[in-house]
Amino acid sequence: MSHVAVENVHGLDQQLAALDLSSADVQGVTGRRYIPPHLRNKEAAKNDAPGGWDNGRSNGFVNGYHDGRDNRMNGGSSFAGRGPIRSDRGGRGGFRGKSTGSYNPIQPMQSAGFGYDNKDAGGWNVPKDNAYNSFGGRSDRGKSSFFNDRGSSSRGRYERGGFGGGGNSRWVEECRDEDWSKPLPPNERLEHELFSGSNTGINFEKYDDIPVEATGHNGPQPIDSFHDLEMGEIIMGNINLSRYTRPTPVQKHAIPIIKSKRDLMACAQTGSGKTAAFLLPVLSQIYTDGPGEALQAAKNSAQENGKYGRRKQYPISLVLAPTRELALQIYDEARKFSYRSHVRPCVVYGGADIGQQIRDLERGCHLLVATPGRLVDMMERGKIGLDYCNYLVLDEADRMLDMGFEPQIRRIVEQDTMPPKGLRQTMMFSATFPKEIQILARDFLEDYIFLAVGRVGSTSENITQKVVWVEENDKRSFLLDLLNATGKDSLTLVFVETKKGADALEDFLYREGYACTSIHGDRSQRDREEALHQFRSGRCPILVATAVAARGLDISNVKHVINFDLPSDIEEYVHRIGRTGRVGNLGLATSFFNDKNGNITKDLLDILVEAKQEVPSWLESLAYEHQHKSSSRGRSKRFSGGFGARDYRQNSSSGGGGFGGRGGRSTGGHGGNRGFGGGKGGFGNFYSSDGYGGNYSQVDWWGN
DNA sequence: AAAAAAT
Repeated sequence: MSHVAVENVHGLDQQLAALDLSSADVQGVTGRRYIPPHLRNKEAAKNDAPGGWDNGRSNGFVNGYHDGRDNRMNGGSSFAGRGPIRSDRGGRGGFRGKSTGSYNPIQPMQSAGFGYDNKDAGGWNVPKDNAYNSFGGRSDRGKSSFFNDRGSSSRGRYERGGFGGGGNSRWVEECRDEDWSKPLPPNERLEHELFSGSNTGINFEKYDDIPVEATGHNGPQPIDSFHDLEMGEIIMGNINLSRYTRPTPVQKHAIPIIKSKRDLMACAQTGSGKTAAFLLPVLSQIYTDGPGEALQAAKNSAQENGKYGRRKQYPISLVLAPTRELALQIYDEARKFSYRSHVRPCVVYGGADIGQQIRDLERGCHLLVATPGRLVDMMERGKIGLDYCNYLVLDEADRMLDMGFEPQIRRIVEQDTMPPKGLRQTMMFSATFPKEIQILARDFLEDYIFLAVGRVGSTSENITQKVVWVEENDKRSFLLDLLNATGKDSLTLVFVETKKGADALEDFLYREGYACTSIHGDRSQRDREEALHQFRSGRCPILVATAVAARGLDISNVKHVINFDLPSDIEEYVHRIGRTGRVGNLGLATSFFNDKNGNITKDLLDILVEAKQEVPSWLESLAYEHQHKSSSRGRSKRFSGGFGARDYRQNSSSGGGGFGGRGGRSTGGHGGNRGFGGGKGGFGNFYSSDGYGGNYSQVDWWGN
């Protein structure tokens, strides 16, 4: 089976060939299941003994919408037909509220009026006109001007109201007696805004080859279809509207784990469908359980402070993310999956008007997406109470530590009113699993299940990786050649190492007549969002970016990632090229390499080999030389430390045993290892603080 | 010698 290359990739190939670079046929990994190194030694054992985690699902739910829905009425989170999945872990059964008084959903009275009883034809899928007719007068209310003008202006997102209609001030009262598992009436305008915008037609089939490994006891079976377990009609409806056909590998594993109320540590990157992997089950659970005590708390707060018009909000779920853009992105997903529900998602992050964010919070907040600094601020202002936060998600946890957020995170999780671990449910996601993350997992998670998802980015055959030797002085003209070879309307992301460099390059490209924009940390939040929007929409198909855009951002249709400056850290490289070739699309990543990049030679070579990419011979020999200069060079930090093995496997002290194989940098041994909390940037530094020393005095990197 | 993030 040959991969149909995107046209501009061909064009680029020709260009590269003209530049005397060898051609870029995707090396055939077709048919063969890719196994990353850390899983390889496990593979033999696993292959023919699919007893535990990998066995196939029995059928029965292929068209299971009806079955699933009917089952829901029996209450609870049923893993229909799968037998018991709950472990006998003491103290964690049932609802995770702070007290025993779990929410009792009142039998829905309105369902007939909403017309859901005969939505066999797909109540969420019927043409919009029909949907509206059947809802009669209610739709008028839904259509009123609540959800206007979001998306075009960056202010818009604060303008939306609650779903309950009427007025925001009455939001809490209105839903007092409602069954949160029942969908609210549709709203055509909002539906269009949420679901028609970005291209969510995703080809998940491409991802079946990504290996996933789960460890931890009594984990539930993975699912094979969204219908395999009951998530309720609101979630199913929104899955349909999002045009999600099948779960991605992370979702297959994470959804049942979260649904069964287990804590989770997942090594996976955005782009693997991670966001939905936690949003779907968490929201589903909230819809099933209802607001619980959070509702009453919010009402009390409103009454106590009513005369000041201030209320403290008690989100049921909190999602922490490292960057503002990522927080926004998660928030946007949350809006989709909370469409037609009682749950009102909010987002808070720095750089934006805090007053506006406070006003938005005061309209009700059940799911909060936040960057750590701003959230602490909100807590100190008494706007947010975490007393009833039953679901905590740390997204891109390694990145958050990298950025020095650990004090804020611990402040939020441990030194405030958040329910302790075991009472709340905690999910951590991280691309890597170094020691620092393991410690955080130990402190925040209770009896967790560990999920290792093979890297989507670099190892994907969807991405063709090119490394070309370009001297500093030639970079600009070479870049122009590449851009000219690229189709005019395909998106190109150009990474540089410094903010100054980003400005300069954008300037240069602009003067050369290219429609481009840039994003970096010195630009205002407004400008950053504007740039991202211009890029996404294709108005500026070239985006010059620093590390701020490397991770997490899900920009669909990026055809080409260019590392104008290579990063000094292979993790960063992996994240960067992961911006292309996302979920089912083909992508191309071109990196400019010269003698300033010696520090990344070996790791880059490994990545190329791993991904079965063409390796330039000069790179090979450079890496060879390099290896002999500093022999005991370890592999990257990702998954080092034995992959959490110490948490599950008889405490074997073999450290890197299991699939840790070559890892182990983070376990120290080098004097320069600043370790946990010692250096200014957490573990971001120790990776580069090893013994290169004088060999690279000229080198442009920051390890020493 | 960077970038990111609360003000």
